[in-house]
Amino acid sequence: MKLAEAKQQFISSWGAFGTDWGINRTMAQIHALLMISADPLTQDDVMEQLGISRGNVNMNIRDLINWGLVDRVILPGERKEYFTAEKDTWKIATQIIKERKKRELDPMLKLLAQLENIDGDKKDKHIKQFVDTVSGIRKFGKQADQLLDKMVKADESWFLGGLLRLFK
Amino acid sequence: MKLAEAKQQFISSWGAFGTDWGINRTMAQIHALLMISADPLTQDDVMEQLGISRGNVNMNIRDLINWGLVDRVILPGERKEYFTAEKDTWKIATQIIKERKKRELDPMLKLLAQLENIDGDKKDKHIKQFVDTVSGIRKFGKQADQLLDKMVKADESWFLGGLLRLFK
DNA sequence: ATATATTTTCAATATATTTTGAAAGTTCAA
DNA sequence: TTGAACTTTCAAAATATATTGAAAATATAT
Repeated sequence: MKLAEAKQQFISSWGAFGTDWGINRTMAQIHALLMISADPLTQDDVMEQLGISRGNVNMNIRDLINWGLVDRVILPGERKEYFTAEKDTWKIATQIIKERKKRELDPMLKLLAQLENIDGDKKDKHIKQFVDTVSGIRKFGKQADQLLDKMVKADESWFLGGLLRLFK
Repeated sequence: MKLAEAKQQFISSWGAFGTDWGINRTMAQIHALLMISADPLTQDDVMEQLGISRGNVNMNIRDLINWGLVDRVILPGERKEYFTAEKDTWKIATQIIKERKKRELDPMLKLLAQLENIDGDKKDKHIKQFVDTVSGIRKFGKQADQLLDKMVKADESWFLGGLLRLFK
């Protein structure tokens, strides 16, 4: 397969994949493009290669920077800003985990803790079902939270080593 | 906090949470409602409690059934169908993992494997960056895939005891 | 300072997704 | 069978989300 064709396929699939996981298609595509590009790109490069507008590129790159997945690069003697993506998969994964945990999981766990304090008879069937469901989700969430925390702090070789033992 | 209020909060938050993860708000809300309901509900119950149309309820419940998260229940001597959700958090989580893996991760890994076969000089900077990125993602994905497989086949105590210890 | 290159903003527009509701389809008891 | 109860479908409408592009803001060279 030719490089150009493979690039197109990767970008397009990464965009679709992102959509399944609540990430907007264009942002995922820009991320894909930057990951597979050997050198940093300008906004114009991205506009041209993905066929999207300047405003769109600008907004989504800004978002990617907020996610910690893309960095601004200033080349000496150049007026334009360049952008580059982290290329190490482990770092990308842990960065995404870190951010999603902070933005989504942590607030959800906080809310669930509050919802367990219900007025009334804990033996009442309806109260019991509610409290049991919420506390079940919260307990699972807390375990996941701890596991993800450890993952984020670990390095890849340690993660792979652990998995090797697991599958011996 | 009153039960009714807590239910509302839970349903609303679960809907928002779902949205972050590529699940439509209504489907997540119906799932939430069924999880916290002690008894099976009819389509009309769901319509009334969430204030949504019959068609919407019907479609989303059908989807939840396809995800393996909700079951049809026929009560003897009743014309109407009732619906109930799995209440065990571990089972819910592994079911979701199983489905998403099958629908999303597995096809992505298959594609990535193909994209590694690029014509041309593997020492060329651009080809190298592409192949390295794709293979890095694929390797990580394969590890995740194996770990998730193991999780799906295991029971909850394995997760609580064995896996977490691994990451100490 | 001024002109020019570059980035950012955001209201308008376009696109995609979700929801509705009524009609068609199905089931089942009599 | 018939018809009442119930479920499913799907085109149209509503809503939500993403995109554009030109103007405003900002940065830099001369």
